[in-house]
Amino acid sequence: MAELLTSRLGYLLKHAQLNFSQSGARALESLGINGRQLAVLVVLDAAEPLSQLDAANELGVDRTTMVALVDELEAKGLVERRRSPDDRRKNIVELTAHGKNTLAEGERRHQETEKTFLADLTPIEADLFVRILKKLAADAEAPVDQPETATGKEKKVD
Amino acid sequence: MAELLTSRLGYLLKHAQLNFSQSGARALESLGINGRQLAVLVVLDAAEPLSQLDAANELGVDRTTMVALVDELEAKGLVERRRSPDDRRKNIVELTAHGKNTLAEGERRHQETEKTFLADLTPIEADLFVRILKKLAADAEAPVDQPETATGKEKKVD
DNA sequence: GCAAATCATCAGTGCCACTGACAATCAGTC
DNA sequence: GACTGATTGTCAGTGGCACTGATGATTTGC
Repeated sequence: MAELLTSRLGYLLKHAQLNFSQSGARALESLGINGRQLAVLVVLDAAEPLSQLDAANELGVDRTTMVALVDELEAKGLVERRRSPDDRRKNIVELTAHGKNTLAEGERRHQETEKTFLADLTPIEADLFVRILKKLAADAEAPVDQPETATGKEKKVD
Repeated sequence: MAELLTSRLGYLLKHAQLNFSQSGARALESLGINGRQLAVLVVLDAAEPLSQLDAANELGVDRTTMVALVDELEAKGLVERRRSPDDRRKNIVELTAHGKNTLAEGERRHQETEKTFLADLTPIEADLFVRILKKLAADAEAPVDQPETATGKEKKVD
């Protein structure tokens, strides 16, 4: 692969993300979970017990996706579903002891991976990078104004 | 969605990428192409005509994926396949006139999108951000050493 | 001239995310 | 208390995307 695209933001973001998630996957491999599953454990390890929908919202996934995610974790014995006594439509999902241990070790490895990933940067650079990334990840809904339609600069091709 | 995951590198990269690609998609929508297709046009618009495999390598996608990509662009009349006279196993893929026009306008919008996306940053920040991103996107193959296995720190859970 | 490599293609698979439908349950209203 | 509408979890189906593996055509090396 050559240099043509390597200054495109989309390309860079995609491949940075790819690299990082692969590093994460490798680090978690021997724990028997992947990054998504670890993320689910993270959100479930809250003060208040969460329903599947709560967890899905926290994680930013669809509630139908959360079904499979919890299925997987339950099959591994990391979490348990139980009916909420307050609202019997809800599944309260809680970590098992095994789940808590896996979470702790997973988090340790996750932090190790982040550290390794940013190891080439100075602390100042790393900090700035994360700050910028937060900003860029945040304005999800903020509609980017489209100057071509807004200013009439849009060109018809052919 | 709350704050639990929003300092995780993986989460931030994923959502920054998502935001950007959505902005790009919106900007290109009325052109009838998406970001991937624009990227293909970019790599195909080279001095030397490229085969499908060349383009796939350039773009970092599988050769089987490139088949469909070229199919789409050919259906839109943006590129043309023709057999290479030098090596008749190869499909030379070239931009049509329509393809060139679409590429030019797409590139204009792409740059606009990048500018908008980085608009909140100072020029120095934007520059640093891109530089860092290039570094992180680059070391694709560089195997992350796994301290837990390398140093014997690995813990068994349960 | 023959075996091995290369290229484009296609079918199949897997992952991920979504939509739409359904049953169970809850909340509000009359 | 019964009815209506909303909420939650589940499942089936769909679509995008990327890959593997197989096939056929062609080229290359010996």
